[in-house]
Amino acid sequence: MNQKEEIVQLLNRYFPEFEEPLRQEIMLHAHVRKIRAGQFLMKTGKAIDSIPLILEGIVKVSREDDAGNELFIYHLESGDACAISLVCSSRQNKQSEISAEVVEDVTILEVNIFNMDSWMMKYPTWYRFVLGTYQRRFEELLNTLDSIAFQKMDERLVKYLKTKAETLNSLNLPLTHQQIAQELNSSREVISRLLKKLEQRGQIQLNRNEIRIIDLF
Amino acid sequence: MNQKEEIVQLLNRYFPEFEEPLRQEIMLHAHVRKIRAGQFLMKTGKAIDSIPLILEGIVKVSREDDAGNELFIYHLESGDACAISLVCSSRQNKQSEISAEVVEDVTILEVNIFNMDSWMMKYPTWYRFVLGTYQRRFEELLNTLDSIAFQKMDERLVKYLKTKAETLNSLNLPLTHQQIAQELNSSREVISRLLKKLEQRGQIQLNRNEIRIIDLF
DNA sequence: GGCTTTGTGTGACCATTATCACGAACGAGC
DNA sequence: GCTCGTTCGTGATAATGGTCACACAAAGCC
Repeated sequence: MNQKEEIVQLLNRYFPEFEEPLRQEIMLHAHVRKIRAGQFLMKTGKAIDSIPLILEGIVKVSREDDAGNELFIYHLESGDACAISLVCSSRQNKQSEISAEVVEDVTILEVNIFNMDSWMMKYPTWYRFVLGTYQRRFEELLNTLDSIAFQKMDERLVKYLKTKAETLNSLNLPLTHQQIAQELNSSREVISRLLKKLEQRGQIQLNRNEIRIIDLF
Repeated sequence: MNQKEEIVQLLNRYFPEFEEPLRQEIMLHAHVRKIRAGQFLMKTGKAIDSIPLILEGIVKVSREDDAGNELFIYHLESGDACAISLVCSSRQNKQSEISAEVVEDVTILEVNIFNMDSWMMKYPTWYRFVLGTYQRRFEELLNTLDSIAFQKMDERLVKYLKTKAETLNSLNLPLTHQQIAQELNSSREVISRLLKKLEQRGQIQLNRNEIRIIDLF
């Protein structure tokens, strides 16, 4: 079958550590879903009964508060799972929400929560994958915390640009100042001025809707 | 045996959800350790080969950067496990460290990492406990992130005082302004001024080395 | 081409927080 | 009692970042 074939190939490529019986189960029980850039992986307020594994594409995970403020946390890419969906599924969120926006068209595998639990007991590679996911996300979250707590906006901006460049795998970032300001929970003018400084130092080059990284490393 | 008896009692009280065979294993393989207030649970840079379960006492978990800045994240209490030690064990930390300082004398159970993994497969209550720990800590971390990202210092201070009051289970907080400033990564003067405002509004009462909460809720 | 929308540059000003300086109040120990 | 170290109060000043106002440029649309 066409779709099964595709899953096999993608599993091979992005989850090579999974043992054969686990792959069989995944093929049997997981659903493939494709989501276009701009859409959201998780609808806020909706109960979460499945965990998405990212096969292809990029997802931007942010925190949003009730006043419309946003804060970029990290990206999800091929081979990642959305750990946060597990966390959020447990309770109704009080004030803040997690948003998971697709920035490059994604193909995901949806694994039912019920399966997820039973596989933990049966498949060591799945066990290691899930715990590893928690650990990596925890670290990234701590990293984000560090940035906000200890760094000034100029440092945060540079770090942000580096992260974007790495994830998008390109030195040309298709971003507006407004977008950046939003993801760093700052204001457009502040970001514009800081970017200007970076340009004057020859570290980046500014064009409309684009930032070209020259020497940030 | 004396110590075994004590473990049984404490397990009953603080981990009532554990099934009997699991308790037996814990008694066989875990070590009890008592640590006095002021000491640190984790020595920075030391490899972590066991996970601490808190039986009694309170531990303060903070993030510290290389410049000596600190940021309070959350408390660990009876029935909690130190999820972060798992995270930190995996890699050598780059720039920031987690510190876990004992604020009220603790009794902990040290569970070897090897045991931890094998129990996950055998005991559903242990499995749920570990995953639940990750989830709760994740939520708390997100909560902390929110505070720094979206709140101003006065709001953060109020939230901090509430948290301390709840954890210490007392309306008398034995804190100096300097301590608070450090845990919120601010400066003593700022905290003093904000506290003064709260006092003028009748919400707290200030004494040397003590803050008495009157009406913060 | 002209009009509109969107993105960017920039000066002025304000709010919050950090830093410096210094003195007063308190408590422990003698 | 006195002394000394710690804690707290407070004014002055600076730095960072947020807000407002407005000009202008680039891209899209009719």
